[in-house]
Amino acid sequence: MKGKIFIIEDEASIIQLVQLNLEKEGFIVASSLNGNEGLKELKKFEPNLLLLDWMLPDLSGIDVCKNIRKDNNFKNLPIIMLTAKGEEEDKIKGLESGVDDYITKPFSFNELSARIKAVLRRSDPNIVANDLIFEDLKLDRIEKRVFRDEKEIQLGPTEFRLLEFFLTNPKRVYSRDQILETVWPNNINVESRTIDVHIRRLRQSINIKDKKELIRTVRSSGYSLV
Amino acid sequence: MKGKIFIIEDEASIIQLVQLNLEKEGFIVASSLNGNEGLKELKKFEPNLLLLDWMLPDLSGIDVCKNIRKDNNFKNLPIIMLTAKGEEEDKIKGLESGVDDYITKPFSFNELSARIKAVLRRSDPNIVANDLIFEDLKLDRIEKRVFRDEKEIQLGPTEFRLLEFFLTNPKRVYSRDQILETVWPNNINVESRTIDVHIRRLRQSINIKDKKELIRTVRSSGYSLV
DNA sequence: TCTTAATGTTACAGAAATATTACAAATTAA
DNA sequence: TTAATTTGTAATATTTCTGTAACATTAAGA
Repeated sequence: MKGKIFIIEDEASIIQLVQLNLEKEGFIVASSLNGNEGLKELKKFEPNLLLLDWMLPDLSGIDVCKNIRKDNNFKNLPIIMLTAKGEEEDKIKGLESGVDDYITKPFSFNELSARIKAVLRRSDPNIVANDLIFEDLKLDRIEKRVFRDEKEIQLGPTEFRLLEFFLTNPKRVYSRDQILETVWPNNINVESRTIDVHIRRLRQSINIKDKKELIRTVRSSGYSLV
Repeated sequence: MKGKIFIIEDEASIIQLVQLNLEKEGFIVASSLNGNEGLKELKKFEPNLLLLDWMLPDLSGIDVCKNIRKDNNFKNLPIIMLTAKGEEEDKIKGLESGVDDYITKPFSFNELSARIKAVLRRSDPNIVANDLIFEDLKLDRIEKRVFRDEKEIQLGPTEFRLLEFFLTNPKRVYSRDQILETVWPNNINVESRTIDVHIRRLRQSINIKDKKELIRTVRSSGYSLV
């Protein structure tokens, strides 16, 4: 689970609880305590899913929602609304503002987690899939194994994460910065050229004689899986 | 696992979650959203175990429980009570109304599943698989014995639980944290390195000369049985 | 073609993760 | 109680991985 989740919610304790648990499941999480700031940060963060509180100090959840749907880049961002019990549930249910699901507080983390995965399974299947497959390449997240052409390949931890990252979005070109942000543990600073070396190592491991190169270099932009 | 489990619980989302997962494990599941109807259907369904919510719209969990115990056909039906956190835990604990176990929401499905099996193992041993088998390794939960290649192996209690844990999900890689959470008694704090030592002990016991290593180390991720 | 910036390649030292060992404290059996 | 077993940890050894620097190669524009 390498997806990014953004939380807009004014109760810090809820954020903390949810964030901690989501991170334990491998998600990358960022959050904001109010709507306006949240909107700004969210667009920088580019999450795969948004957890949005219904009642916010400045904007209402609906306002945030509308704003997001107006933005072409986030038209399809999956949103799960968090509401207090009884809090105008009907309105939300009926609401056609493009909420993908909603959940009433207090909720168990398991319930939330299940819904997040259900929503992601629809919108972004690779994020929750156990097996990532691309052509003759297969990565098993549960058993932590990688195969090319049925044959198992040994990868170091970083190369594994790197490949996992590419596999969630094959063909897409990622800049070194993007790779760094997602593949490396938070707050770690490494030289951007370091990525080149890991790309090299990954290439060496997954390439088979007589088979085409799987990682494409896009000069001045980054790398991608092809 | 071919037992039948009945659920009485008013939150549909919980039923859904639990039912789905139990069915995945091979149980046959039926459910009801309230007490009176539940009692009727339960008696038709004849489950091997009942999951019973403490707070129901009509009857309380206790009422349901008493009713069941009065019925000769269900005097011994194992019951696991579901309670919300803090919700009169003490009452239930002290309660001699014949509840076999109870679990507080929010719970993880794994926790629930483990308790269900523990209760069934006592009441209805044939329903639960008592022998865990993987290749030439066999673990008998009832007699607490382990065999490799027909030959019995002596394990300390911790190594036994550790192996039992790996056997419930062979091949899957578990992090040290996950192992700790599941294999060690709750709320006990042990150094995460301690696991390495127990892994070593387990390896030493179950490995046979000329046979392949059974425990795989996955650097930066954990261990698994292979 | 030459120049330059970007990427590829290599080797290596230090870091990080895991394995192993020994031992004292805790627990259980006798 | 004593003896035997089991446990957790700390210390040490070993293995594997990582990041960087230095040098090589390539691509693209002047």
